[in-house]
Amino acid sequence: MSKLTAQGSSLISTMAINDNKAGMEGLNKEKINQIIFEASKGSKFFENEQKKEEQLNQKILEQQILISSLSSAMLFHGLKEADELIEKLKACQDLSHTIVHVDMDAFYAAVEMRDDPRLKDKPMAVGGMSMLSTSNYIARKYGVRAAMPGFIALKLCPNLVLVEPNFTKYTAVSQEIREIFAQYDPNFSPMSLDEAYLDLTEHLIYRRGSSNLCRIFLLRLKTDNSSIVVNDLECTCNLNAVLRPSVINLEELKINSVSSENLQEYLNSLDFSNFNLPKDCQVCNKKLPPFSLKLYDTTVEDAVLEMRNRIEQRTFLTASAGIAPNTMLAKVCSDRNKPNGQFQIHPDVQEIEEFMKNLPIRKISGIGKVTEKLLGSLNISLCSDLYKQRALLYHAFSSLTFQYFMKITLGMGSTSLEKDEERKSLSTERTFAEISDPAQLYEKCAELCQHLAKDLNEEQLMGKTVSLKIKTISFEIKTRSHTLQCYTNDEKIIFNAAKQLLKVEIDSVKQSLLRLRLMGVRMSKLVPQASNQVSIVSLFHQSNRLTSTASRTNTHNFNIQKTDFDEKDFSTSINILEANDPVLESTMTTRHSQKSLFQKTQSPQKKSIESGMKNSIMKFVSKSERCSDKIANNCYVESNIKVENNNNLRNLDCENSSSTSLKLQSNSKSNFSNAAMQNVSQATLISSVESKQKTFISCPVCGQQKFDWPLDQLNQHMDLCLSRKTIKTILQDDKNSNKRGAVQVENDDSLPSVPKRKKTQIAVDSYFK
DNA sequence: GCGGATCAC
DNA sequence: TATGGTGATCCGC
Ligand SMILES: Nc1ccn([C@H]2C[C@H](O)[C@@H](COP(=O)(O)OP(=O)(O)OP(=O)(O)O)O2)c(=O)n1
Ligand SMILES: [Mg+2]
Repeated sequence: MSKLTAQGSSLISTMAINDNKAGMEGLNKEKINQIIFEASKGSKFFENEQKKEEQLNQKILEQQILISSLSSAMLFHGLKEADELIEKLKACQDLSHTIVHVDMDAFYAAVEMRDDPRLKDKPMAVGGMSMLSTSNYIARKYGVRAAMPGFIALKLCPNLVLVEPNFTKYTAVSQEIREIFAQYDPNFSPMSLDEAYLDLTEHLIYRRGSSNLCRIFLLRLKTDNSSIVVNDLECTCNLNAVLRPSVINLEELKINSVSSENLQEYLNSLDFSNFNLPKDCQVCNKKLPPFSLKLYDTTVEDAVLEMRNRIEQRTFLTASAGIAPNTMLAKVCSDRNKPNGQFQIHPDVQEIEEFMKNLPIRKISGIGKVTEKLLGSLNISLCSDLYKQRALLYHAFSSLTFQYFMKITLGMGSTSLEKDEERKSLSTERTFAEISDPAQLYEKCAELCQHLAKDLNEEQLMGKTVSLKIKTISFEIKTRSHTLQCYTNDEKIIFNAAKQLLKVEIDSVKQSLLRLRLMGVRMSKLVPQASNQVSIVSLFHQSNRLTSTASRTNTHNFNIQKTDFDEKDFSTSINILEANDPVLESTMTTRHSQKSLFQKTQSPQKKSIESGMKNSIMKFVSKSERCSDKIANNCYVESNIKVENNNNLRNLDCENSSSTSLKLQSNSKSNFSNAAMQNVSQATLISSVESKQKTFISCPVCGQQKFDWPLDQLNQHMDLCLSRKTIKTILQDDKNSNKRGAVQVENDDSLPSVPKRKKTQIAVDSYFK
């Protein structure tokens, strides 16, 4: 009899070890896959993966049928279309930008190793028995990587040390590296805590005219060429902040008398013990460590090396970087010499072509396992194959995806970084031990809604569409959504909607139980809470009672008795809503939210994310292996940004580059009923400039409903808001309720329009460029 | 507009 | 024993 093996037909391609990551070259894939297979087979998870695999194979089959049905005339047409597109693309290829992608090495793992040096020479991973966030490079040799369950990782590598994640630390490091990024490109685009795109084009222009002094930075002396070794007695602050100013302002440092060619040699010959420098750090009072000075050239390579070294000096962590004329290439390059390396593709068509020729498509951001397999069935595995098969691709994929593929094969990508975009959704989800009892399911749902409502308030957002996500114990995922008539941030209204979506699912499995392992709630169609504007309604409220609310619930269905979905009640009533006092939490907010890099040059899919898992339930393994942080937090968090700025290349107030760029409404033909109203509304308009692409006008009366142009609906809505009945209802409602804040009008016959159109807006910034 | 799928990190 | 969380986009209805 034959034993099932990973090589047999039962191997799940999408489950096999993924060696696409840095540090995973040339490992024993066969053995690893066999272990993964043995550990997984028979599980619910595995069975679901098998199901997905079959689905994918079916899709491939259909694709093959479609392809084989193509006549030669159609193929010729595809070829012609492809070639025309390629000509057009080539014509607008832009090699004038210098884009850099910076990515920290084994980020979470590196932070944990930094803070517990005993981990440095051991295979380790961050996460728990259920799931790993990432692993260090030693562990990667065993096939241990991100998104792998810890218990399987331990089978691959029995000596693996698991460390639970510390998100506060990762966020703090992220802030530090972003401060450095900002000095090279104030408009840098963070993709996650540990990586960002930068456009160095402008910096390089500046850099070429800068003095040598601006390009000298401190390096701690390393005993070997691995990581910086810290001594308990020595200062661990950022030397380029606490000491560099003193050094480069030294009288004795007469670098102007030295030629650029000999300057580095001269710097090496200096003995700083002879100079008048502080012996102790002025921030932490510890002894300052020995250092050397390094001069960086005006080239990109040196600019990026300088940036990476400054990151390492500041965080004791290494970064890798890619330099190229566009984001797509820069991303690939940053992986090329990982860890602690960099790689450049020069702005040269031939060099790009040469690079793309043998590049596996899987290396391109946006092409994942599934697309790889799909393309594989068309004999495409390298980027150059995309060109060879362009006629097929034209027919087999959508126009957008086809264009994406053609850009890839030409080595084209985004040449500009998008500004901060407003978020489009906010969600929370949790995996748990099986729940099938409806009452418990509703309770879980309520918890999630409470969590979501809190997050919405912290972000000062309201939303209109509530989505419920469920994953059964067999890993089948479903989402169900409902769009409300009003924007809301009210936990109860959210729960009401989610509850009913859940009920439908519970009821749909007749005669049996809905058995879940995960539930999630998402809010989308978001608009900002217009909290900072004085609404006429709030004046009524204030005159009616003393308490005024800032971040309380903003939805208020005060007048329309809608028989709407969100108002229906449930027999399955649960008492979870009584203990819902909003708890104030001090939250660490990242000032840069991720940005999407979407351009016509970018993947038709995926954009950006902050790392999840923050709330993931992870258990300690080897607690005893861990030791307390040796390095005082203060030293790491210490930014000293002013000091660093004064002597640096750029001025940067860009720290808080959530850049409050004012937008002007280019065509504001308003239709307000009187001049006074117009004034109110203009104020409202100014307060709603946070949206780059969309401008909403809040109702100047209730301050809650948002309107897009044209303003007919606003006018109509305001009539209702100002009606005596409405005002009466507000006052009445205030008597009845002691915890409502602003008011939301619901107009049932003319629904407040969901903003659809994008208005052309002009950023004031752009006038000052 | 909705739901499933894919992708990134 | 055990296979995450958050956000975004695209495709086909
Ligand atoms: N599926 C994933 C992938 C990543 N991360 C987290 C942990 C990583 O440390 C961090 C950065 O992701 P990277 O893809 O950049 O991976 P690393 O930085 O860990 O390794 P490297 O960049 O050296 O390949 O995001 C995660 O939680 N889940
Ligand atoms: Mg990384």
